[in-house]
Amino acid sequence: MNIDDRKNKLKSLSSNTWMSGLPPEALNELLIAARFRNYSANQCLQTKGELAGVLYGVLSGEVRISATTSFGEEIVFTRIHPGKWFGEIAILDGGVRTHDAFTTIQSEIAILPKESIIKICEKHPQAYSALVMLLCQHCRQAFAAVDDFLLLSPEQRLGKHIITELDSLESNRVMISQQELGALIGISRQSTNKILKSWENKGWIKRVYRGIEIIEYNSLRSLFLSFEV
Amino acid sequence: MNIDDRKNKLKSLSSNTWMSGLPPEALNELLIAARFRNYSANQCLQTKGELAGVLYGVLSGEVRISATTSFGEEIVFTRIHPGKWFGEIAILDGGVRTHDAFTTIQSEIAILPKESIIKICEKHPQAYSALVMLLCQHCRQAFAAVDDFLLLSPEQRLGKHIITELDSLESNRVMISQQELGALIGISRQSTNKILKSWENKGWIKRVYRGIEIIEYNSLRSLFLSFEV
DNA sequence: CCCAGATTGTCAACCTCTTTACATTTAGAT
DNA sequence: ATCTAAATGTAAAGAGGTTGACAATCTGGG
Repeated sequence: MNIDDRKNKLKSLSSNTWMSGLPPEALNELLIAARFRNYSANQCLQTKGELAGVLYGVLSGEVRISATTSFGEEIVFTRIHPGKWFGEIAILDGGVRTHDAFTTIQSEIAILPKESIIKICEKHPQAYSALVMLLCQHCRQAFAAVDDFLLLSPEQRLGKHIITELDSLESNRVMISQQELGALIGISRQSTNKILKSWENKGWIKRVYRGIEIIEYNSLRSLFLSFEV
Repeated sequence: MNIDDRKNKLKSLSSNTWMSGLPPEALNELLIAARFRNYSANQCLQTKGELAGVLYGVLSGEVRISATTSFGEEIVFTRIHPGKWFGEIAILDGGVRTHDAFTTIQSEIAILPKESIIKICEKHPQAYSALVMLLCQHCRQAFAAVDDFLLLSPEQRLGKHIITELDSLESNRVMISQQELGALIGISRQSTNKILKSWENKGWIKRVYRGIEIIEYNSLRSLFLSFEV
């Protein structure tokens, strides 16, 4: 792969993320250290409990951050969309992975080895700070998720989750099965279906196969906005 | 306040926390920079949304991390016990406070101004890393809390929360009202009462006024252990 | 084009938790 | 010692979500 290819790939990962905080030299070093790999759907990137060797960036496709109970049931913690990085916590504290990670569809993933990150961070303290900023983002997201469970109704959580994914995707549709959508906010597939149907009746959304098209963004938003803590 | 007083105070805050990771010189500088303040019950330390000026350490007493909805309802995110620090996220990313913080009882609090922290971190990179480790701990706790909402029943969440506080307190009793205990895991006071009563009937705990004494630690633990993700 | 598997639509029964209500107990203040 | 506010005990009614079941629909692959 030539240097221009690498530059283009990383450019799509440097908007709105920790990479935008890096000094140019550090970026260049990352450019060289990064590996790129294509995964088909449902490939495992990492497993909960294992020691961390790499940081991941999603170039295209989608990654599901999840965990499996001892009874084989899978819970879905969150989904990572193109342009976003994940896996920094185990890099930063030397601990184990908090969750499993699987591609949900065919995806191209950027992989930064821990050793390269450490080397670059030692040379460029700003790179370390940038990684900490990424951790802070994820921490704030997790804090907000806990607050939402304590405060919002299932319908409000569903609305907020869709709006959040929408903002992150900068699109007007969210592609996800009702099963997985419910799993993300802790309700059943049937309840998810019922809520979506009621929104469609109000003209707020349009249901498509394995997805939702948003028509009335502000109506959805107003579901939870006034409850915001 | 003389230097020995300060040393003693900080010593009680340096077990099991980010401070234990600091180099001795950095500790000395913190020793000088730290302020100590006594709060009576229900005093406000910080408010959600405000810019952060300080890092807090609980010497004695207890701090409630919470948020208030626009309708005046209060949700309780977590409780901070002696020996623990909090407030690092807004220091590290320059953002606003994620929650309100109130003392619940008379408490002595260590206060580290942001400027001192920045100065020390610039001089001692290890100090910065130590602070990041604290953030990592809190991030992992928040991740686990989200997983618990997705995975555990109210009874299991209640058990896990009590066990977690117990481990952090290194005590055999948790002092908290049933109202607040329920608020922490998202169930009503009456449901909390019913679950505690059933545990008392099994001989696992003893209810006291505003608190719980744990008798059968392992029975409580086994409630959720096998469901652990 | 057709089929298999995944996804969605829908309903009724069931269950859990909340809400409302009121009595009782406790700790701390005067 | 007495009073008061907070906390607890308890029960019935109701709301809301889950479960299980089955039919219908959709999509991608052969």
